[in-house]
Amino acid sequence: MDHVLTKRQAEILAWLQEQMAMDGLPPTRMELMRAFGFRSPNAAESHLRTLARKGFIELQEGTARGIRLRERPGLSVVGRVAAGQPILAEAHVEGRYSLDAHLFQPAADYLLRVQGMSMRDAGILDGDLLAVQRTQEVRDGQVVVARVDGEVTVKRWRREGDRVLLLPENPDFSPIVVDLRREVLAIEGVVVGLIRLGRGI
Amino acid sequence: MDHVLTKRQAEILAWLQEQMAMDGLPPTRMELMRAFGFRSPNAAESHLRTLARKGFIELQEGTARGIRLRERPGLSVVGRVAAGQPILAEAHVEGRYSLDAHLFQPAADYLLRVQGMSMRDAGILDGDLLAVQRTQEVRDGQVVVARVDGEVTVKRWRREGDRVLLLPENPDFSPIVVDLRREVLAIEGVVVGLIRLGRGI
DNA sequence: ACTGATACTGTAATTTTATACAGTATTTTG
DNA sequence: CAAAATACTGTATAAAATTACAGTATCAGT
Repeated sequence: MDHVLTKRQAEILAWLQEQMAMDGLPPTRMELMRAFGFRSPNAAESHLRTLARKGFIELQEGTARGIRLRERPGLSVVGRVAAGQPILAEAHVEGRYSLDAHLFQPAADYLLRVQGMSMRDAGILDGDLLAVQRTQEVRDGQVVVARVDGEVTVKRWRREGDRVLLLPENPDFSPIVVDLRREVLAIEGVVVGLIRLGRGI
Repeated sequence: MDHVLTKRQAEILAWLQEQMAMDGLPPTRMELMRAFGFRSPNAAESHLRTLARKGFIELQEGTARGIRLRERPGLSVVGRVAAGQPILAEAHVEGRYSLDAHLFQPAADYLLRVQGMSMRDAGILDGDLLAVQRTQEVRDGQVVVARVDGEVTVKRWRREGDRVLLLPENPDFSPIVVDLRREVLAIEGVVVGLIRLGRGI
């Protein structure tokens, strides 16, 4: 019941987000009223109250333009993913970086913390953050986030008919060969960027 | 004369930036007044006018909290640096990414486009962007941006008395040995992060 | 020494903005 | 089907906020 927006409320919220990104300033009730063609500022007021009650925004009372978005813009960092569990489950989210998803091209949907050195020679090291776009469209040679036997892995993708080769970039590791006729392979996304943090690297 | 801030004006601007980042809302004249202990809102008003005149902020008249920061937040990307030239010279700036400098810890001052593969085994590849903090304080083992004979280079730092070793991380390259008694070595900063962009990596 | 810029105090008018109250019509939910 | 929630109109008012005007003191540069 709660935390679910009606179509209209979603429109208002989307406009708020766009407006605040563009203007750098939350709108007034009057501005919201004009944007949607209301004839009463109270229409705007009650929509804002509803969005606040449902937890999508925060209203600072007695404050001009006192509207704050609750959903902080940014990307979630996904850490160790338990076998079989969805990758974006709350339990896997380590934190959040205030980073514009559109820095990457195409835009990233989440950040995945790299575990292990299997992609070392591609310059992807243990602890790095990979920006991942959720998509099923992958091409040969791209680095993908895939799931084999419930386990999440980062490898370079190569398809050969009914076989998919998931290639590591480190001679100490062996390629994973998946026979699509017998095994299930889920693509969790394509890597669209990499971030490494830390003084001195 | 223009574009130069007095100490007080710089304080005000810094407070504005901090406040807007924290609150997500520009302050009113009253809030600015209280924060600095002024007894007149006009003190705030005239400071804002000055900052606007000097081009650091934009004031939307007739608008509550109508303050916008002019300095676009983000980091400059420095490309190929000509020998002997200052690293942040306009000519070297390839572009700009809307990326929060404080994503890195410590905060980055600029991004440097990596040229060559001399740091390959440290996971730093040709074309990568290095987030660099301008500082002279470097410790052994840190990856630094240094300048030897006017040429900018990225290497791992090791000091041995009057000698500095700039170590590549690729067996195909040789260390650079700088004798501080005879040669000049300038430190352009410490690497505090790395970004790689591109679908498929 | 003069001039202009800086850095404020103090007061007050005007506009902007939030927000309360009283309604109506429609849709959703128990 | 009744009750509650949604999605508004319309009016009004108090509070918040901008902004003008009139000053004073200090400091930097010519």
